[in-house]
Amino acid sequence: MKFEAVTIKDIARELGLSTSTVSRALRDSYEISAETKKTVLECAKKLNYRPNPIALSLKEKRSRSIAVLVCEIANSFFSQVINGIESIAYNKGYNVIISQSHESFQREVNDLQFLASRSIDGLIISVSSETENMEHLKKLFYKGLPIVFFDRVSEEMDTHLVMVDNFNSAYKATSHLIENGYKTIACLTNSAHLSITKERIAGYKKAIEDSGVQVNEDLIKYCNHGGVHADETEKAMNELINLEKRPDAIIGLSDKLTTGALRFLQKQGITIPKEMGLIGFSNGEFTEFLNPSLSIIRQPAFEMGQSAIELLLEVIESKRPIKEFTRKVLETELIVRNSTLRNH
Amino acid sequence: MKFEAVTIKDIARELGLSTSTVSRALRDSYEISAETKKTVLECAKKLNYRPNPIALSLKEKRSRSIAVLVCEIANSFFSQVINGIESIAYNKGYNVIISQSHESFQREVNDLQFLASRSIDGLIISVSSETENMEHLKKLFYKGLPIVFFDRVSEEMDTHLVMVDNFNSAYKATSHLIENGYKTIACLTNSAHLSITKERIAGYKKAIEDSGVQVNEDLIKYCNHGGVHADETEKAMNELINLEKRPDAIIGLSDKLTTGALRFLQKQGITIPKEMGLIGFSNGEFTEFLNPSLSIIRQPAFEMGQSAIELLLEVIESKRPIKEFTRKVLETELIVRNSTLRNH
DNA sequence: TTATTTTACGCAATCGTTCCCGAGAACGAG
DNA sequence: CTCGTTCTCGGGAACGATTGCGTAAAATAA
Repeated sequence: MKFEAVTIKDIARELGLSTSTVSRALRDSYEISAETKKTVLECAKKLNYRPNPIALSLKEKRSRSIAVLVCEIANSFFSQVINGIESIAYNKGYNVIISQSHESFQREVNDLQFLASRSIDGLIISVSSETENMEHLKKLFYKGLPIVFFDRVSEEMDTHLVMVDNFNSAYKATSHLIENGYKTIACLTNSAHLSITKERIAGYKKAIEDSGVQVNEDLIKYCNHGGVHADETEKAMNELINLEKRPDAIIGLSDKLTTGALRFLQKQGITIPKEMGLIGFSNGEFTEFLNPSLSIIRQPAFEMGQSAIELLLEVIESKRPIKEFTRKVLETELIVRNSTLRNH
Repeated sequence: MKFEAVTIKDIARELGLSTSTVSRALRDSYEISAETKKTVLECAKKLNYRPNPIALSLKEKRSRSIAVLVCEIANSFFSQVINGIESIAYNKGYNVIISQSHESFQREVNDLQFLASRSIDGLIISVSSETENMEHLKKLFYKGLPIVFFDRVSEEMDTHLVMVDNFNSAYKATSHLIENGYKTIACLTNSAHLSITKERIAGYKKAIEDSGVQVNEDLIKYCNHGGVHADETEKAMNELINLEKRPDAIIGLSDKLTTGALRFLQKQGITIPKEMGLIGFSNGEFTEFLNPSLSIIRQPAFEMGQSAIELLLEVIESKRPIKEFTRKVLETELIVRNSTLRNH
């Protein structure tokens, strides 16, 4: 059952040296003779010696592992982000530890406490849709845990942020609907307090206003659990289609909501894009092949993951405390397809 | 930068006790007076003491973290499996460390060496499509690392396996095509040496034979990288449609291949299900809404992950070496939709 | 009162590694 | 021949926690 690992002591015993000498020889210290180094290195190779990372962690007070906390792994956007994170972490010799909040604040707090007690060197997080209070994160942050936020960020701490231009993305998508003749544009969104919600809603509203129409708050439906439960989206959609003035287009402000809306419309037999236009944020792989093909706002998820881990490692590996924090804003891509082209 | 953690020494100093007393008090040892226990517990709470898991790992020679090695995270099947793994690992106090092979044997070997040197307690793996030789895994296994295989398994080691009934799944899917009038059924599959390939191909062939037709090997296209590169699938598909006797149905024996085939057919303007029927293994979220809706074989990915971690933890936490290994075979679900219904 | 047991705690080793010191040997300079 | 360097290497503490063993004081028994 035990992984009988070769230690530095084994080498020392084998060669009749002290552990300090072996340790130094392996680290190529100047105070060890070339000859001794050679024999130690050979012996280490022979015995297939691997330094024990746990012992190192104990000494160096770093574990070379970073935690990623997202609401859900099985979501294209997040798994693509994790992919980006892992791609760089791996090359730098870091482990990536994954945790999911399932959009629950309590779970997020628990996860975090657990992760923190596991001595991680840093954290990359997109908060849950229930998370309004940031005390749990602040506590860790001010204790010295490097944190990088992405997607759903908090500006309450002075740290790196990675996100997309949410305002502009929503603005573009809404404008696109308007340009294509849609008049009453409803909006399915996440909890009101999330950064992405605020920014995206602002973009949506601005586009409506810029078209000379007044914003109707009834057309904005907040799904406080981001659509993890299908009934949440269904309820919101039901309210929308039963409005005295039924909207003729929907914009989904996050992945799950967009596809939730699609699912609902299909079930109800409401034709897209004729009776209802549909566009939304999505990083799903097959939006192109959906029926109808879905117009989307695609986020550069992989790049977001890469940026996040790069910024995090910069903090972790910097000798002196970092004072300048970057707020990285990436561009999204508006991909127009059939679900918003009523006149074709 | 440092996470100034409270140690047992701080408590000892604060209370004028020895570290052993504090340690024992925290572990509720019988040889500590109730009074001392109380003060220690209070002090620990006051200082917000958390045991250092690294120090514990060093003593106990276990890290309470398990590694998961898959070819790709950003793949619905695998992210669902990881979801299942994480759901149970979390409750048992284990960390999940993720790594990706990207279908590369070399990368798999590297990942594994890296993970092993990070003192993991166990490994859950689905090998890369390039992996034929299992020596790298055997080496770790015989050194005492508990391993559970899932999906793409190897029977060369005496350990737990988690998979689906691949033979039967392919048989059912192929039979379904036959029943729906398809005569020339081609097959897009992964590397020939993978367990899933062998079993699924066997099921496919058996179904063909049972229908009284002779198997034509030209109709079986092996994609040695599982379709991670789009051109691989395209090449295979091109060969298939240029066959003197063009097939009238395709069965994709893995997620990426199924959707790759769909993508190809759409691009070529070959209508589904009329000119070409299409069915395949897929755990994608939106196969239902594809155009046309896709008939699929769905694997119980979440449950597979749960089974895998349960079996792994059983091995890890067992006192005595386990001799009996289970070979868990789960059932798949055949979901018939429009892509295989020519006559509707 | 004395002997014996129980209670309640401290000392020190241990896990694998690093690193500060100290120290012997060799060597050249004077 | 002696002194100061330089080159090599070993001893031992430290990281944070657990644990076997030893022991003083208190409690009990004789």
